[in-house]
Amino acid sequence: MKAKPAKRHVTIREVAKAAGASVSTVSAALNNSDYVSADMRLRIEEAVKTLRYFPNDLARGLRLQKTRSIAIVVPDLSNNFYIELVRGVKDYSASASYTVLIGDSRESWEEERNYLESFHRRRVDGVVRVPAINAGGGKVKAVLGNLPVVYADRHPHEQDAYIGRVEVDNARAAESATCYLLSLGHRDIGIIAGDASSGTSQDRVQGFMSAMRSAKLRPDRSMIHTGHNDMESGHFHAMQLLTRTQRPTAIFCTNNMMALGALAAIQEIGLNCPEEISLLGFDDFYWATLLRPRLTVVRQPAREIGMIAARILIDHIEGRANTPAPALLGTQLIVRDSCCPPKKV
Amino acid sequence: MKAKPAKRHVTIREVAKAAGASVSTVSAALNNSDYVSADMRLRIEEAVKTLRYFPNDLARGLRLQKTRSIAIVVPDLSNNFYIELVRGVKDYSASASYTVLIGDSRESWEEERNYLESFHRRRVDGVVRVPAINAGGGKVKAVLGNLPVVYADRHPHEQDAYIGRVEVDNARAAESATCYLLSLGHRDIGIIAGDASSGTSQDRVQGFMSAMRSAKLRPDRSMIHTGHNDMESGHFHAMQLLTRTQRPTAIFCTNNMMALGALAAIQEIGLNCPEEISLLGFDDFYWATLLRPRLTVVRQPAREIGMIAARILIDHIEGRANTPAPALLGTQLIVRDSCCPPKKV
DNA sequence: GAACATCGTGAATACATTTTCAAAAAACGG
DNA sequence: CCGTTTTTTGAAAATGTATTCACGATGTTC
Repeated sequence: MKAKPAKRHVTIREVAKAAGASVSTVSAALNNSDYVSADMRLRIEEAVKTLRYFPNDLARGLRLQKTRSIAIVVPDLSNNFYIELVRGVKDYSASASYTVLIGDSRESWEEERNYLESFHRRRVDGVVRVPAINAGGGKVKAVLGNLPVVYADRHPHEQDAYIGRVEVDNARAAESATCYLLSLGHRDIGIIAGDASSGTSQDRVQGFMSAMRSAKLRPDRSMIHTGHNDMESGHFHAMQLLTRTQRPTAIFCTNNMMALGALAAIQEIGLNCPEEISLLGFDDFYWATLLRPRLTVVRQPAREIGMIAARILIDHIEGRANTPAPALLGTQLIVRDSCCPPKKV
Repeated sequence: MKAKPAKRHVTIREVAKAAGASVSTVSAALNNSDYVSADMRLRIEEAVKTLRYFPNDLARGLRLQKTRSIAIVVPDLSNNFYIELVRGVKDYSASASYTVLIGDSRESWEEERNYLESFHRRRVDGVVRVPAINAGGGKVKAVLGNLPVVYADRHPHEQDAYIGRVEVDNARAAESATCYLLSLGHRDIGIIAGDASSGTSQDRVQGFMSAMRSAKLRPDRSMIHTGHNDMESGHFHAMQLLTRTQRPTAIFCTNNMMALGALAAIQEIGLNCPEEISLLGFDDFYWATLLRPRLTVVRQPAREIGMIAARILIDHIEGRANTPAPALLGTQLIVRDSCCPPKKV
């Protein structure tokens, strides 16, 4: 009744036998390279190859209490910004011979929680986290214990501990983007920001306000919209703005998904962009130049954010001296065709 | 000189102590639920919660020789098609309480190999694979041993073993897409396909040819282009087609990245699409309607492909009877604005 | 009070690896 | 052949879990 023999994985023991060596020697050869002759090393490598031996990372991690792996959890893998960020994390980690596990929370704390718990049980050595919007503060410790976590792109909650964070100077970025619109002659500018509870969004709104105040403008409350980081929400709020009796001459969207939604709304209403309405987006993406008009955006160094986050995390894991406090990263205004001076009235 | 105590993870042993139970009882409570009273179970759950105990999956996997996890490796995470596929895999797996590890090979066998090896060492129970284009045949066994693998979207190589495959009826899809162009009156149709070595591409080209032949057309060799699945390549080959002395009146791109590249080329040359040149793409994506013209495409059920692949894999892992041989999945032609009848000459 | 079911215990084993250590073996120089 | 150095060996311990099993309890029922 026994099931088939089920050909199990080859172990270090079999390698030892095949190479005519002892287990400890094989282990030494594969890791530290303590005292093992060139000849012996060769025989072992050969045995490893012909037997197709791959160390069992479960056993290894168990013994070592280290897995040389980290996790990255982002809120939306279909958002190109996060793909770039993930790739940054991956590339840095690979260069430090760490492995990375990827989570995609789809902006849901429940999903994020599942991923975090799963990563924790797998005993990753740390995680870089872009928290889901609806993840309140103080929840993460219960699932992650005191695993080191570094935050990227979005702010950590006050109640949540972290060993590092890396983001862009959001206030400054939004401020200078707004200044650009002002310099074109816009005075009635609407802003569509992400979730109101997100510190990142708040910073961007605040940068916007600061630029407006510098220009002696006091934007109407109803020109400042906050929603969620997706197309639907961008579409909805753009509609609100576009159907005001006094329509703004420019709209600033503080993330790429909402910019796309806003563009959809503009197209739907049949307005000419940029002649009748300028649109300024956040985050660049590889097909931004395919849109008509080609989108003018604030570009964030997504890949670099990921790389730095990984570096901070891995430095911490390996007990290396804390790298110099990472200042806020800079952004870049990519001027294309979606903004122009407002029509004279 | 000792480093700090380094507060280790809490083990099942500590839970047992806290709950005043034996280790075996705790284990039973957490798993099989063999003989354990409601009262005891409650005490254990409480201890688990207050101690923040999470089973160590390394130890668990080691003991059980099963990890209840699978891997999915795709060639390009920035391609929305694969994100949807990954999400399909993830969602089905979650419903079967399997966990999934994600790999992004960026169309490089080297990268793919790294991911596969890493997943193998982690002892995933199986993998669904969308092989990188430059991954020749016969290479995968050396790194995966006889882990079960199911192929999705792309063909397996002849030399590579697999326990299942799921894809769309590519020939039929391309054929009916071509028929659509023919029905609009096009006769000079160019096709831009992915890598010539890819069975998927071959099938699509073959479907195209078959439709053309049915219409008694014998397309010129130079109207049939194969390149790589990216924008650059799409751009390049579209340029070739568009600058022919006899320009085609329609271009059919057999994947979404190349369609984008082709659109860029059209815009660059300044042709009116669709009036002067019709463009038909493959794979739908959420922002296809933002492009001008809105792209007409063949839509594949990406998410479903992923779900079915995961189902086949997990069924196999759990030794369940093979599900009925999965026929090729159907596609759907999404007609938007990028195709119209050719101008009379 | 005997028989029996229900619930829990400890201890042992196995999973695959790394690390340590004393001791053995081989290589080498004289 | 001796002394020394270099290399290798076995065995043991440890990592955290699941499973098994022979026994103890503690009730319940006849």
